[in-house]
Amino acid sequence: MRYEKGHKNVTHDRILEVAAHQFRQQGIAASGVAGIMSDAGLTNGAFYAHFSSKNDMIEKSLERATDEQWQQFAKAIELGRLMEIVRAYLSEDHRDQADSGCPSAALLPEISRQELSTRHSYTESVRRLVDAVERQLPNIPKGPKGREIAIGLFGLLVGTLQLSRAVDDPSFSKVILTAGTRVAGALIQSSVVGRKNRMK
Amino acid sequence: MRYEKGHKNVTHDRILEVAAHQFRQQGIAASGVAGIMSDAGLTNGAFYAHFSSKNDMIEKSLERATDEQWQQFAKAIELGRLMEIVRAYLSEDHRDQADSGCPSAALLPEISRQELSTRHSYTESVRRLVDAVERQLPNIPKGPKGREIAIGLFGLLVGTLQLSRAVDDPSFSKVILTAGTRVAGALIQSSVVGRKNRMK
DNA sequence: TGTACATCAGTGAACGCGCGTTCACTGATGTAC
DNA sequence: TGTACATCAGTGAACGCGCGTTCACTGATGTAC
Repeated sequence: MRYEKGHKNVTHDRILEVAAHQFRQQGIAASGVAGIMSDAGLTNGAFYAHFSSKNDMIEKSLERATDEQWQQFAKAIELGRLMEIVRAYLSEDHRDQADSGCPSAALLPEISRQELSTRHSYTESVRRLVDAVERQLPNIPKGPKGREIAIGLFGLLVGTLQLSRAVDDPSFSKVILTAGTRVAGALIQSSVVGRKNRMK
Repeated sequence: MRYEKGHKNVTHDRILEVAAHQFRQQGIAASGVAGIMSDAGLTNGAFYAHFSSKNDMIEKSLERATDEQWQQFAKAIELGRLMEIVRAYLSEDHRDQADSGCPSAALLPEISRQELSTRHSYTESVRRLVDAVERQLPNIPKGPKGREIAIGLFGLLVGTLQLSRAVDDPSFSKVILTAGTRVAGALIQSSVVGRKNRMK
């Protein structure tokens, strides 16, 4: 063969990665097949040797980007260091680097408009994350359960990051990041305090 | 003149309203000028008698939709009935009717990719809402300030509603809405309790 | 009162362009004999 | 060892189509004289 063994897989992965970056930067609908292929150093014709359609690639690219994002969190979650994640997530760096950041923050409304199979794999991915966080957040008596706090935390992080990216005033944007961090902190704290109390 | 006085303004408003619906349903990038005009009962050519460009219309349409959304909240906010807003916002109805719902939930990531003037008018609109909510949420000692809770509440509602729309499992979607509502409730409660304590 | 002209919201065809997708082809390598 | 053929990742032109935008035109009404 012309190319070394595994070459096609390498190319395949490169296309997926370029796509994931373009999607988060410009949106899914605004990203074209030809532009992605050209950024991957290929011509448009080669696309259909790798994917059956644009939708096929959207699904695979989103799946990979989401799992990569969760894996970045995995260690800190296991150690129960949720505030480390919150601080990194609501940082100015993450706000300013949407193309390599959280796919949910950059694309959630567009994900709701994708085909069912894409939404399905995204759903399972979210479930895994929520389950992992939940294990670190036991119930508080009379307050929301750990699972509810895990979901709320997810929504809070995604929503405030999106908002910090949308506003055009840098100082207001910082205020939003700080507010999100402080509220997330209070949320986590309440659950941890709840656990300590129950352990007495 | 052929048309009664004020006719053009009526048409102008109808185009803006159709656009706002299409944007929230399909996304801004995926909505075309011709499709919007046809839904408004007009042909594409008439568009440029009303707007200087697609971007011009995006800005005006988003501005109007956002203000309309806030006005829906205005009364409940003034009365301090924030939980009413939370429950309506995180309802199955709102989740299933994105095209007439909150523009932020349907479009936030796409708003960050718009021109500066569009982002600017959105920013001012958010500021007005946060200010109004803040007045209902005084500081809690040692907790996040009222303004921080107002911002966090906004992020929490937007993020959890988006998430409930993206997942493909109806029962998980419901769990997400309930979780968002409960966490929002705890957040508001903490602030109100804080106020009561300080009043003693 | 009747006629000629001005106004202007809206029509619909056309512009160049990029979209997603298809397909005949290239050319370097591996395999068969 | 040399030659004919198979393989297959990638090329690049072409397909029909819809995009945002432009523009000559329509036709019902208002105004001037």
